[in-house]
Amino acid sequence: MELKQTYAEEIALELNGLVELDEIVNLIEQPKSDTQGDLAFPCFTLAKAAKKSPVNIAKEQAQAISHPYFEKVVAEGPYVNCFYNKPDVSLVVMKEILHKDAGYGSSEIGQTKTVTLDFSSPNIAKPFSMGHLRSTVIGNSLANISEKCGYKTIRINHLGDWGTQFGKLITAYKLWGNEQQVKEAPISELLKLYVKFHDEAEKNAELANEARLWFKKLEDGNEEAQHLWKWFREESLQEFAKIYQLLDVEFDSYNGEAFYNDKMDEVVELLVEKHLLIKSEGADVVDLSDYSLPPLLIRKSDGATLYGTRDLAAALFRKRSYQFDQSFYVVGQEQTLHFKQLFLVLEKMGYEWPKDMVHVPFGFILKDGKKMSTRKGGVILLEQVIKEAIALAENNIAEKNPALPDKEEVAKMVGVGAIIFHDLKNDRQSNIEFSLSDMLKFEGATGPYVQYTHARARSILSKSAIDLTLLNPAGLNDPYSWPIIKRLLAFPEVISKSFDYAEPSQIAKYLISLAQEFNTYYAHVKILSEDIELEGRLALVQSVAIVLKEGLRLLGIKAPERM
RNA sequence: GCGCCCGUAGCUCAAUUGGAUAGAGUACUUGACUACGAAUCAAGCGGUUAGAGGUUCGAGUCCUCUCGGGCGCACCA
Repeated sequence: MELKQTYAEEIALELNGLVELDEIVNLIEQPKSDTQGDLAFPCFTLAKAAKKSPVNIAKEQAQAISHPYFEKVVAEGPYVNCFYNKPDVSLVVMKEILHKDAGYGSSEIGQTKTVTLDFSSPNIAKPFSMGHLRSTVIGNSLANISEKCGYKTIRINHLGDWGTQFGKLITAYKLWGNEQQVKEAPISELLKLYVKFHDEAEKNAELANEARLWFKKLEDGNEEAQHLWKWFREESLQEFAKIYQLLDVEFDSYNGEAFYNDKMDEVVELLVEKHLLIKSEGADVVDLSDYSLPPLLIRKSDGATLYGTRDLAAALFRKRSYQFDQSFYVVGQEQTLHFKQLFLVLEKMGYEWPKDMVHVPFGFILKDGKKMSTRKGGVILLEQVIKEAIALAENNIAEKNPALPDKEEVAKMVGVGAIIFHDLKNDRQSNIEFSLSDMLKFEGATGPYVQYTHARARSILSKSAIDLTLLNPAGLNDPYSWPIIKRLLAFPEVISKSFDYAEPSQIAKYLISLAQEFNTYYAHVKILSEDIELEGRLALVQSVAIVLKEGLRLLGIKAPERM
């Protein structure tokens, strides 16, 4: 329903070309309070052009506008406030949702277009950290949102399976490692070796050299190095698969950094061809001083490549393979400089498409106000946290709904839902202080709160004797249903906004507000009473259930029927 | 030293991207399960938006400075 558009058209008619229609649409806002109506048009900006006071303009406008969907239009100071016709509007919205079902809010903005999303991208031989959780859930949600907007989406897990860290790891393994122990608990054992390497390297500078040497050997195809690398990689991937299964995340491509090993010569050649590669302090770099940025390193003094080189190769490969219209990198904000450099180098290479590449940064997970560091071992294992959340959900079910079938399956949905929602509800960019108790909270503005609201709605619908597929609702006009109708009306706009700003949190916040309005309604209105508005109320409950479930799905969270 | 981000209720965060009286959750106090699920609802308490200037009809939001915190800045990713 394009009520905002309709309102803007009515205003434009009255203004007689004084302001463009698009501009009017942009100016229209939602009043802070429901008592002020459903749409508001501020007249400040018109005052100069019309040579009248905003208050007078508002008065004239309010008198002139009338439309079947608008109950009344009144001037309040410099604002022209519009009140919808509640029965008509509520009926149209509910019918649209019941008809479209999960398709409500979908759009064709991205039709025939493709986006790639680079996200999750954990490092081999390191534990799946809380930071990677952020990238994973944000990226996955953005992918869902993109699809909802009609885009063809490619989910890429750019595994950190190459780089100097393997030199360190091989060195550490050869010095202190034990095959049996690594096989028993690969990630934690490899992490121990990694941490020990950094401890020892502080005392012994020779270790760093040794690590560099081993990485060079690995790049040159040394058999022992290759063998160890493959083994570490294999073990790690198996561990990651468990996490992805718990989070219910899948990828179209697991092409990590190592995948680009045989594609890097081309990058170097292209850079040489375009006279962009210069020697500096023994290394090959692309100078970016004309942008007052440090240079991007392409090859170390020993000839080994760096991640920037691999990122260039990956960008070229993705453009060729997928012909993307937009390419997102969901990577922590500490790499902002790197992506600036990367995109600029691609521009310098003469391509037009770097303008379609977007770094989607996110804030850190802090421990005691500081960033967590793998090297120092101060890392919290995601798998542990997820398992605790599921166990807690199991306890809740045992206490509150012991007769529930599929307890384990539901506990998984709720526990994982709590963790994902906790991560997505705040602005992407803000830092989060790690708090286990916050993540495991199931009350208030949480994932389980939204899931619970959905389950309540489903529960009511299952108790109704009326065939929901044959609902013939009448419009609603009571004060408790109206705020819900308004939230339902806003869903499509919230989705496109969350895509435009690459902000899943927009949807999370929306779901909380919708659930709150519905719970208030639930507490004050007897839904299943036999009267003339019963079918209207059922349609409302059904609409809420549909939108809550679909909204949660966009965040990557399941909505159980019962919990 | 240079660059980027942040500072809002005791705590965690919002605020329609410059709009009307700065709102939620949590904690605390109190009330509601013989109405459809109390993982819920209702009420109360809680603010000089770090500070000082400036821009304009209008600033939590934009600009400058100060204070406080975080993150980057050449052979890690």
